[in-house]
Amino acid sequence: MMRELKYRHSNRVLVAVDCIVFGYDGEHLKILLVKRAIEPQKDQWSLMGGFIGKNENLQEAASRILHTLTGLKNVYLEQLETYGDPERDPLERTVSVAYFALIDINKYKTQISDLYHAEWFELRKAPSLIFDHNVMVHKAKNRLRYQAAFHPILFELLPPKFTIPQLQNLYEQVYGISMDNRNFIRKVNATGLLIKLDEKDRAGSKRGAYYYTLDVTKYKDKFRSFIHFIPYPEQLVH
Amino acid sequence: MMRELKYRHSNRVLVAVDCIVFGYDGEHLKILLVKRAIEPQKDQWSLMGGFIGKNENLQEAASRILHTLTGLKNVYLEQLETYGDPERDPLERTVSVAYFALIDINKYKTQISDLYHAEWFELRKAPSLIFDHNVMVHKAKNRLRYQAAFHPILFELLPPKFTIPQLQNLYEQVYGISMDNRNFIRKVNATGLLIKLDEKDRAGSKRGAYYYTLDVTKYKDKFRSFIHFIPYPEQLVH
DNA sequence: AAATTAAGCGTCAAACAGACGATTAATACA
DNA sequence: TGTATTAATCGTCTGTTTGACGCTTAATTT
Repeated sequence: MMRELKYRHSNRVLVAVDCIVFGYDGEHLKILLVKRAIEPQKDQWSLMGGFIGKNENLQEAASRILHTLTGLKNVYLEQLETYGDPERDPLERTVSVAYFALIDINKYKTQISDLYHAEWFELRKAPSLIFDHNVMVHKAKNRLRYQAAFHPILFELLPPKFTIPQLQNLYEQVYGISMDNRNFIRKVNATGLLIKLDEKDRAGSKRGAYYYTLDVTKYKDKFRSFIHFIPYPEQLVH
Repeated sequence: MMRELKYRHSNRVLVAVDCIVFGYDGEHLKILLVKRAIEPQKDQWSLMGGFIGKNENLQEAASRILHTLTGLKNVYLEQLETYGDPERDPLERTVSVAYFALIDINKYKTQISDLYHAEWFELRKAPSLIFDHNVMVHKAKNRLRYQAAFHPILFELLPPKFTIPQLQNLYEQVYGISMDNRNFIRKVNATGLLIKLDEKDRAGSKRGAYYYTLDVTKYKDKFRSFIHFIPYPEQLVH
């Protein structure tokens, strides 16, 4: 259906969505990149992206692109920032809405890699990307840190069953620090978000570490926020 | 200059910028709205917005629109979120990048009000707006709270000289709570961000309250972040 | 069975939170 | 003139959380 009237303004542009996809393989924080299939800058590493469809909103476009790339639906997906420098794409002005996604890397369908020339890179060893995609990744990394400091989003990167050492390593990877494991356990237990299973992971150590799952009900309430200046600002409802 | 090649994709759309402008008059948190000048929904209350120009990036477009509306430059301006529902504008598909701004309401040039049919509303008494602008405002309010809990951004809403009671009232307005003034003073002093002046404001009370200014140098370092799970995540550089 | 490795618990001091009592300054008014 | 009033500001108390770190426990290797 065509709508009859239009605005009297000539500057219509392409709108794209680019996805920063994070994964965690138990050792390193990783990012999923693809070899760009079209000109300009064909065969360069880039984020997975695409133009928005006619009847799609932005989130839907991001979900579609993510599904195409990973075979996954219902992924943690968050709008990051929109990039609109007139010269950011040399071929034609394109405004790009960046989304960042957290996926369980084990659920990723590897056969897709070949199809899209996709590859997982350790975040700190990722190659330089086209256009302003490096800026997007940098921003996404910061946002991930920021969010993870207040919300239990890093669980999105873990498989359904995971051990505390795995979790701790993930935090250490994300923030590039090392943490005291004794204090870490104490804090994690204090959140009440984890359910201890009877099963143990014996691969990582001699003693073996218990598996845990997320308490999904409590997860939805999220961490209480750790704010001193304003008590619990996220819980204020007005 | 026309660029020759284009992407083989037909779905070019309008990109707009909408501004959520917050102000504080010493009593209430306010928002600046305009009566929409064009169809559709002419004469309805809305956010101030406009289409992006050909050689403008998004931030520049927002600055331009803000300057047109308020006469101000160099205001606190932050990209909020981008809205792209296909039907959000009934006339024609328009993707809108929302920005939120914090201004010192005293610097606002009132003669502009007439020109754009602009009006300041108490945030909690603001009228319903066109399109998805209500959603934008709601999001902006949340972002303001979130940001203000970790960063000293509320000073952007205050005049150069202000009193502690004014500052406290501002926090109370933003979060819709009442705070203990004795504890508030203690915390504010602990930040080291304020410089006490000799001058007093005698209007507000019998005793009078000292004026303070921001220590701009320290302001730039921002508050330290109050995070328990990860120590000082914002200060981590990698 | 002894050494090794890593998981996980307990303790402590310092920092900081919220609650709230007491003091101080300036004005209003009897 | 002094006394009540109002609001700004300081101080104290108690409970919670933090980071540091010693110690115990479980399971495997030799």
